[in-house]
Amino acid sequence: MYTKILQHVSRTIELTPSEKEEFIGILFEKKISKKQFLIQPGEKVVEEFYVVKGCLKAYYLDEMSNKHILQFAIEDWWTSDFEAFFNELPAQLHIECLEDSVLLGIHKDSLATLYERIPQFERFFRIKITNAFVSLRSRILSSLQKNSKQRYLEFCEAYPNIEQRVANYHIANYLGIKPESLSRIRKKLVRT
Amino acid sequence: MYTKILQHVSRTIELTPSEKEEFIGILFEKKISKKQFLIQPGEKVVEEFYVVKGCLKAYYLDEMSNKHILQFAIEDWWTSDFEAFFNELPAQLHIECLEDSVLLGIHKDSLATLYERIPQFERFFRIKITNAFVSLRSRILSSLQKNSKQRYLEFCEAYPNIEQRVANYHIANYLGIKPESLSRIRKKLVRT
DNA sequence: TTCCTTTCTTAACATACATCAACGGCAAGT
DNA sequence: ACTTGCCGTTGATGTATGTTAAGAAAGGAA
Repeated sequence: MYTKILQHVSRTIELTPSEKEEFIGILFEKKISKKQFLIQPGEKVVEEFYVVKGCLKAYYLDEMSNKHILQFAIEDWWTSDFEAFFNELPAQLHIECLEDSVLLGIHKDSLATLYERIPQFERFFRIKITNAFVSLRSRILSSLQKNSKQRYLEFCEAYPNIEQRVANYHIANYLGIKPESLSRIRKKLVRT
Repeated sequence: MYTKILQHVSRTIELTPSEKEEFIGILFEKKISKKQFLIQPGEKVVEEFYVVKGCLKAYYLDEMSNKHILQFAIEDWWTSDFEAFFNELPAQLHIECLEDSVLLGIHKDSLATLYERIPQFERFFRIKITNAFVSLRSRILSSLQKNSKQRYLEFCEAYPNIEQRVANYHIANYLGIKPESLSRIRKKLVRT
């Protein structure tokens, strides 16, 4: 149960066995089934989640009720409404489960305690957020400067597994295009 | 000289006078004039900079030598190639000065020492990077789902000052459109 | 000032993507 | 087996943005 998350953390910081114990101690397991919501807008967000198994999507509904997928979370990813979590604001995102999933959660208060007791974790989460920042940045470059076909190819490279697990129109939404357009793009690619 | 950056830091964490002293002690002043480069690709990036006065642009050149502006940095902003800085990789970005500027720099080693001596700064920079992350996220939503006119209006709201300080084609580049398109958009807006 | 370079605007045409509408496959439930 | 609803595909058409080219405006240098 905890093997994967310990490996995950150990890729960034080094922990003694007792520190690992302490870390695991503050985690809680959360099972959630398909079509259920992990987070909904307006809620207070006091937890962030590591995905042990499953697949979720984080999306935002705009004024016109259009859905905009920000992130797919699969195994070894973290998910939450980080804006709400860090800044203590009501959630703006929906996080919905696409497959039955198993998560490990951390409560905000436990995290604060963890930072006090094992300062390395402050570093761990700073590095995590920095990496997320960098990958967001490259997504901006793609979305601003590349056409749909190139973005689709990048998506396929970056998430080869997700591509077979989630519906086509979800992918189109993530890419910022219509399902019809994605369909045409795929058609052209198969031909060549 | 140091008033602004101290106010800036104090908005996030509380420091004693002696901690402020220590922080200021590791800063170094850097003056740089228009058209000069703060950072160029391939360089080792061991510093990050706070803008006391002036204006810079951070951009990336792709395989086709197309320029993509990622950030404008003006007063009270931080700039650097953060990916290179945090992950100890060669710089990928150009950071070029658009106006004669005054910066305050921090060396990566000094920063590490600072984290040891005043752990609050680990928190400060984590929060900084989180905020940057959140604003990048909202830029993705805009770039994926909004049309150029809406993005231009958002830009004008978010950076009213920059808009009068930098060339039009820089703004077009930041928005991911051609200067001609921006020109058309502005024309329509004036009419209505 | 005048000249020269850079930046901005406009127009004509090309292209990519959105929109609208229809159809077919497929899975779930009856 | 039949129906129903969801999803993916396709075609016709509209709109926004890119491309190319030219000239106007603005700014710097002599």
